[in-house]
Amino acid sequence: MTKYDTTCDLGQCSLIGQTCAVFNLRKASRAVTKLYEEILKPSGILPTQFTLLVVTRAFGPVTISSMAEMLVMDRTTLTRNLKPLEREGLLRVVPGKDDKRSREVSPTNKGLEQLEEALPLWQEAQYRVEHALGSVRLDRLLDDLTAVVSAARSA
Amino acid sequence: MTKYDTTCDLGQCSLIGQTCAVFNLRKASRAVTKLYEEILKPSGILPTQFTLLVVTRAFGPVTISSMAEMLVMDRTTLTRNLKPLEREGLLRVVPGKDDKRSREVSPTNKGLEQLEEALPLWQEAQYRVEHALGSVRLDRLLDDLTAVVSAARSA
DNA sequence: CATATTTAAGTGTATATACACTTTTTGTGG
DNA sequence: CCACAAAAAGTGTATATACACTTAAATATG
Repeated sequence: MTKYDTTCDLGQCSLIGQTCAVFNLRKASRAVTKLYEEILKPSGILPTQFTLLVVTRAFGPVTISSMAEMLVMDRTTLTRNLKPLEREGLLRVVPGKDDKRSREVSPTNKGLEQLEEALPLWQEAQYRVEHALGSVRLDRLLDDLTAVVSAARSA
Repeated sequence: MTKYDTTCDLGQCSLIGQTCAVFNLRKASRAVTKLYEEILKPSGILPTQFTLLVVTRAFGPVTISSMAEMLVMDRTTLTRNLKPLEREGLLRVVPGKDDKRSREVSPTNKGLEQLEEALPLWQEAQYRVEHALGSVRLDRLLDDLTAVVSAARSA
């Protein structure tokens, strides 16, 4: 007898779709990402890129590591995700003044302009989700998502 | 005056982290995926691969398109995601009998063995999230995730 | 002060994701 | 039957994700 109930067998596979946390989170992530992508399309930036612009606008200049921590994103993932935005001249990444190991990320003027252009589109996407889901339920979901991040990180 | 309130300006960027649906979903997806990956590691399969094995075990043989619809995953994404499992001999993909355009996916014996090995690990991951989040809140989250998928698809 | 350790970041590799486009097969009207 | 539309799937390309490993700089330690 192990620590956990392992009586689950292959016959219960059809139930996993309703109960599996990681599957349902990833599925919802795909569905909602698709909606935001469609709506943000005229701005030319993808949902993740929008997020990076927002963070640098709010907290920049920020180091790669501190930014990764805020986003709950692996540092090396963030390094890669910054690349398209650097290439398009929307973000600037420069060596840190005090600590020469670090690199600091800031939005460029072009990045801020494009962010300003994207903001009403993001707002519309938010409204659509809020309208379709209900604002009470959306607030509850956002709250539970924050909680599950803490849960997963402490578990 | 547009249809939506576009008074949101760059100064509100610091609030977006708490309210943005797509950011919070993707963030939670990253955090929970990481946990499941760690726990599933001894089984040698990743969370997405576990999901694909479960679906084929429960509903196989299934065509690529029908499977993609169940998973709310782009068909071409699924095609690519099947590759590692085919390569490892855990899934079999064969041309459909009636319709020669289609291809049907089934688990192999090796796939079923590996799934059986992964199931108690998946169960443990579920327990850990349930314990850290609370079973009431987890059930509510799963329910809201299902709802937000419908919301995003209909919005 | 010299060395060892720790820390910030980048690279190689692999999976995950999806759009635009193409190929093959099925069905459908005439 | 034939041409055309619809459907199933694959490919090219690009972003997103993260682990293992490496490099370079800062800090601690003797």
